[in-house]
Amino acid sequence: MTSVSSTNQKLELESIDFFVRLMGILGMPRSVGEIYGLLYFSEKPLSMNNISSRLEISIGSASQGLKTLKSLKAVRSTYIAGDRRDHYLAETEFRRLFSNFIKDEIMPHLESAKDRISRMESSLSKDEQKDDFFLIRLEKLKKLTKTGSRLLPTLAGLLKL
Amino acid sequence: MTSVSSTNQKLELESIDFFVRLMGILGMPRSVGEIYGLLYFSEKPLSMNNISSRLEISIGSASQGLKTLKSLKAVRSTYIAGDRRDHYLAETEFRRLFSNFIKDEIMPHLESAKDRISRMESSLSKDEQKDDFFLIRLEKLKKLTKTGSRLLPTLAGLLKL
DNA sequence: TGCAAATTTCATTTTTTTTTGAAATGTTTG
DNA sequence: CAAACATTTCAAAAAAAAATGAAATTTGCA
Repeated sequence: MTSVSSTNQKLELESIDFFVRLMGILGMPRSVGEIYGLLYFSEKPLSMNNISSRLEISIGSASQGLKTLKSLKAVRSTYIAGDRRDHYLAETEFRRLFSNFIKDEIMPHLESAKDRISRMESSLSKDEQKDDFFLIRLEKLKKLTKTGSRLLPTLAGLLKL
Repeated sequence: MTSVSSTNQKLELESIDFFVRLMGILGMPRSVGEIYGLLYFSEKPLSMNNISSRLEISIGSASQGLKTLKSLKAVRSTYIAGDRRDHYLAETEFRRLFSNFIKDEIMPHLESAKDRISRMESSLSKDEQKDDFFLIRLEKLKKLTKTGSRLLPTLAGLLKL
């Protein structure tokens, strides 16, 4: 606790814990949460090596985790004069972060759901086409996907974070 | 395809596929999606044995999966005269379903996040308490959890499904 | 009440996911 | 250009999650 650049160990651990859980809810592996949690309270950009040694994870994990975070735009790399390594910073606009998550991880599922519902409709027998039970349930599925594809992309925009 | 109660195999498979993926997004195991997908297009309530044999999953899996679905109120059991077994029906109001999911699976995390943020605040050194970098980032986390706990429970209510 | 059927529980096995580590590839600069 | 460092990739190992199956418990009916 002497040098100017000493890190606040406790804060860092709580942050890592926080984001490991948050990313967990979003289905992301532990390492991704760890990396983001570390960067979130880091004033200076950190190199991949730095990240992997501070978190005691392999360099492969760090590379893979950073790749995921980059693809979500949750992290960006920064040039540091006189150092050829990439250095990473946390992107802290959660709004954009969630918006990218929804676009990358949820919307593709909703798209394919539409096709699946079409297949369901064309698989109905003559009898079933007259049976309210099936019609109502299919209608509900359609509404679900339609509401989903309308609401989710809007959602992130509503967030004032 | 002769008997009145013959099931539409294709519809059933698409439904199971649909809900396995949807539940997957919500972090639920395959078996939970399978069970719900099977029940969703079943006109008659199904017994646990029926479910487990139709899906070719173990009776233990069926029991565990139904327990999960019951706790989310995604499924309810029904009395069938002259049969002592429980019979299950899909609950198809997705609004309530999501609302229960949010309450059971998300809100507890948000609650504990608040405590974690308090701990972060109390771990700040004198210097850090004057450093905007830390203050701003903590503020963002607070906003995130506050917005989350305000928005998420409202969200399900907004859904007109 | 006692017994048989139904369901739950949970230790073990299987499957899936994540991490590791080392080889391959890419990049910078002396 | 080459050699030193940095990063990515990916097969194999480790860890985590889910499914099984059998024993324990519960339930309801004879």
